[in-house]
Amino acid sequence: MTTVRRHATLEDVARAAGVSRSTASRVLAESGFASPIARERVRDAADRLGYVPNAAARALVRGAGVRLLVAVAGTSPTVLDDSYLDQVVSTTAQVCAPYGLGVTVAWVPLDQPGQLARLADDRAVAGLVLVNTTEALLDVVPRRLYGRTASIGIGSTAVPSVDIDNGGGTSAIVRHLYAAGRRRIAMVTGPAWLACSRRSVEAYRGLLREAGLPVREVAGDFSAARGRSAAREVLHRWPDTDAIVGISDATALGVIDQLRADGVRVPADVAVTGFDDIPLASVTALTTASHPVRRIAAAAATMVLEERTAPPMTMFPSSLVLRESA
Amino acid sequence: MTTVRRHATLEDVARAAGVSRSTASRVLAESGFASPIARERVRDAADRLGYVPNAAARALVRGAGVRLLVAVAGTSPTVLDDSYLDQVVSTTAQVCAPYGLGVTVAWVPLDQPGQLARLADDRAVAGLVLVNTTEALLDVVPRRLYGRTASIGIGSTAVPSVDIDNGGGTSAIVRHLYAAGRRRIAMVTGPAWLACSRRSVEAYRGLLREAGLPVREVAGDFSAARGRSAAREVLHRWPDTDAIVGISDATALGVIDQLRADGVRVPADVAVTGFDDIPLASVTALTTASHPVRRIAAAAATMVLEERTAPPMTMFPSSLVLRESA
DNA sequence: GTGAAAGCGCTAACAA
DNA sequence: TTGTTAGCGCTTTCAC
Repeated sequence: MTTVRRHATLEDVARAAGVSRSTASRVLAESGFASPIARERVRDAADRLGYVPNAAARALVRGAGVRLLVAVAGTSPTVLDDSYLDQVVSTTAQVCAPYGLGVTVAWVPLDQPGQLARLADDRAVAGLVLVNTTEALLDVVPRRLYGRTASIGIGSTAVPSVDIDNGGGTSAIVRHLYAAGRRRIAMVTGPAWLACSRRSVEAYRGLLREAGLPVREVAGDFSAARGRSAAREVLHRWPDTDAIVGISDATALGVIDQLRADGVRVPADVAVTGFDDIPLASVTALTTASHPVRRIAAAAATMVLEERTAPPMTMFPSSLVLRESA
Repeated sequence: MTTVRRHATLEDVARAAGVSRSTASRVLAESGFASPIARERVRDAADRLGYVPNAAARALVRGAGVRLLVAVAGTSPTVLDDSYLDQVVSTTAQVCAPYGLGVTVAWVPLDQPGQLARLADDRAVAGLVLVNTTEALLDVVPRRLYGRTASIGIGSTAVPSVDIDNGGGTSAIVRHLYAAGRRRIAMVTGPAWLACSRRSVEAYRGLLREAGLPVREVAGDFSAARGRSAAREVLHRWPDTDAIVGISDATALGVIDQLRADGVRVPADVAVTGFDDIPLASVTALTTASHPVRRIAAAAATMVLEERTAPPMTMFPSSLVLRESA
């Protein structure tokens, strides 16, 4: 008898429960008053009818937005094709699901932080997660999104941040290298505009200077390809190098590969370390520092969803993961 | 003089352009008629006011939905923590961005495909991308979403699919092994409920039978950890094995690692191959077959977004990537 | 505690 | 070609 069952609306639920739409709304949105009896009848009817609130209608009336924007600063759109970012986006999507919110990603050119304003100036954007955050990017977060923005990386008074203790992780690595007798320790760095990279580099420098050892830096970009060429560069410039600190696991893996291809033994001749502890680090026995990307991303997403004032900065520790490469 | 600039609405644009809301709507939504003059004035006004259409309102009136759902079948929610899926979600989010659509991910228990109905029975869901698709899952796709659903894996008459030619890729691998003189070729398989895994296994079996060689299968699960234990199992059951075909790169890497740890030379004693060609496969010199996950995911997402009738099946080729492990 | 009524911003008949 | 008029489904004052 029932024709193609139309999707149940709040009106349907209200009618079935014998109350007004407003009452039904109050019960279902858990706001405002409603008698226990009304409550029960509405809940019942909703269940029976398989009622699912219409997110668009709700967002419209609340002016709330329907998706989170993950904005990623970088020199080119290729920053979006990166496994680190994949994890951030995917985790964010998982965290958002129960809230009925979707996720979008967008690249913000490093030299045009203003682009963020355009992207975020869309009422559909319910919140913002900043990745590879720079000062300039923080300055451009729209007022409307204050309290609904979190940064993975540096933050500001208006934008709470979640980050990892790169400095601590790198220090632990360098100390381990030193304790193992290495004295000619080089580093393949990351882009200087990234605070997380800078922190690692500074930790490396600080410790080496303190120990009276020479600083040997080669600029990198997190990639394995650059790790390869950087390995050659290091040994060319400083042939007596006995350890190479990679800014990331990918870099370190590239370094190791090139080294071995060139007949250099790892770790016998040169110890190599990474950073991140990606799944394959364990397979390849890479000594590294942990980097709980999923937990970090989940924390950032949760911050913008919960909206309760978050601590200005949440730092996840990074710990040494000892394996065979160093 | 101007107070806190309220977000410009269609009404504002219309007023500024001196036309009615409907005309403005027609111009901006690119539907229906409008004189060139009207067009220009509306566009102008919209630009000037920095007008951004309200996605929620639009979705509400069109009954269109505001996000894509990526539904992943699997035995446990841990399927969501997987780099393959990360790529799918992230790519989908990138493809959706220009359409103003967000993305959500959800796990559908393998034994309760009906859960999909509950998830998709939300008007906010504009489209569906199925991952690890099974027959049961296809049966449960709501009618409303026909034409707005795509599957990565198997499809049906109602649901177009995008997939990779696992059979072809695996065949190329096995042929290569054979050509290299290997005659005792074992395989570490994937879960049998996954069509893509079955296709690989069948290709392997078919070729071996054809060549009169013994089939040696050990059940795996795509993971490196299982690759490790499987390597031992293989050599324990069939000590003369001279090649191991992994269902995935992760599996193969696990196999290699265990083999080497046990003093078995790769590829001298045992050749090992993977499947996927993940970034680290090149670093570790793994012989494998290509698997353009991003392109596959982008194709699937585009299918649901464009809505024009897609071909029932799009098969991406997989080609042999020769490196040192086999 | 509850319901009537007024929109949120937009699109889509329908008239003009 | 354009404007008028209804809503889309929901939340939220504001009387009762």
